[in-house]
Amino acid sequence: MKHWLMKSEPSVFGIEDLAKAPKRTSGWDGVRNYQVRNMLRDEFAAGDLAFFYHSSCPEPGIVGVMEVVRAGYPDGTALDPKHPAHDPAATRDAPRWYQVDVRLERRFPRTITLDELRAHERGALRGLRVLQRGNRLSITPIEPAHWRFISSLI
DNA sequence: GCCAACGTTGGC
DNA sequence: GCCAACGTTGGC
Repeated sequence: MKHWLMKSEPSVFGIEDLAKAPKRTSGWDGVRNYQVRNMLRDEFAAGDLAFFYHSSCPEPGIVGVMEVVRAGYPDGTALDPKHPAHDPAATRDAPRWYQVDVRLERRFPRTITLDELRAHERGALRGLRVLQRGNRLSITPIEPAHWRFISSLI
């Protein structure tokens, strides 16, 4: 079982939206970065756990835990001409982009802020991708020790 | 709104 | 294959 950190802008899709979704489950779609695409397509498995991270907002940080309930499959938004993430180069036979489905497992009573994570940058959270300069991936793998430590902050 | 740090595109 | 121009991400 792998662990992940998945970023989303709450003004677009936040943890509240996931909490309100049927069965607290939603597709994680719209990813248009090849490195992240490869993770979604090849590495995600049902049963994996992921932190939900709010980005580009007043209080960036981790707000809850999700379980992956469906491994990678073609991202339908790429085929939808009306969708903002539509990709004219994607076809049903050559989908190009992938998504997974996630279910909200736990909503934290507070945000584990980026500042709080950064306070352990040179200690328990050394090497955490989301703290590294220039990291622009919307999904990153999390080492089990980092996962445990971050979980213990709540 | 600014800007650093990327990734992508396309001409050559 | 190189690389300049452009677009995007995301914290501040």
